[in-house]
Amino acid sequence: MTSHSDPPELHEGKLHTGKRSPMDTRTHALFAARARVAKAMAHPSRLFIIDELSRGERCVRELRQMIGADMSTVSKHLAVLRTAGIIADEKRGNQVFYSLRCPCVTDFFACVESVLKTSAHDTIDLVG
Amino acid sequence: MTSHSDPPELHEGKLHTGKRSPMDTRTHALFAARARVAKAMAHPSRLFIIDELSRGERCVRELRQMIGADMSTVSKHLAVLRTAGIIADEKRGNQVFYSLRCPCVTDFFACVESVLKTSAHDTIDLVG
DNA sequence: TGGCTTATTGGCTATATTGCCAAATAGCCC
DNA sequence: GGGCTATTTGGCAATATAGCCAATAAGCCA
Repeated sequence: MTSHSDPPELHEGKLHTGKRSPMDTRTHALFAARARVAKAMAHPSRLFIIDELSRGERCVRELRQMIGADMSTVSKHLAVLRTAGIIADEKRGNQVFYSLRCPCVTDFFACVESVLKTSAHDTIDLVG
Repeated sequence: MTSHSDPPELHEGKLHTGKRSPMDTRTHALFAARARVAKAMAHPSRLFIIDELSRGERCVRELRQMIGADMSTVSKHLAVLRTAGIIADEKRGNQVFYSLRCPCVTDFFACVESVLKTSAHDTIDLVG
């Protein structure tokens, strides 16, 4: 896997041919940091893991069985979440148990769900 | 830009050499749908746009000036958000105005922020 | 120790994303 | 129409992501 290089960022304003306030460096950094977290969550398996961990800690084997992918694949998804600071790992004996580091799921899914619902409702309004 | 093909998904369970309940198709679809929305948000410029639109509608030129990237780049970011059902566009005269389709920002940023804060606090606890 | 289970890492290929420039489209105003 | 501004789209190169297999590491137990 590639090293954890920075994600593409907002531009430092080098191009602002326009006249209005380009973002300052601080704002930049804030949104870059937020994007790192959001990006780490933005995958079906990783959202599933987050949701599952919201019900309690799980070991890799359990998650692997639920997701149905290769163990190494699941392990890498967990690494992405861990690196982003979203989950914590604890080795106990043979196994590694993962848990959520913050109770964000509710908030996060509330937002995503509201987008899905809005889209669905609009479609219904449209097609009857 | 590549066509809007489906994102990588959770596996249909083809590999479950393990013994425990793999995800059913419905669960699958739900997390895939959620991931499509999350993925659309997971970019610094797009998070910025969402945040900015939470304060009112904006046209592309305004966003472009704040972000500082090429107009075409901003336009494509807007297309990603629009396709995901997160924003709405309305053409008025010469310009296209974008607005949020759901008030999700609060929820979403609350979650992301809690991850960032938790990480920061842990680091402080660690290094003093 | 050997054999088993659990998990992570390296290496690789396939695919997706990003962001630029250039070209096309559309509305306004003269 | 012509010239202007605003926006989208096509094309392309650079980079990032995903997921598999194989190899490695580490704990348990006989």
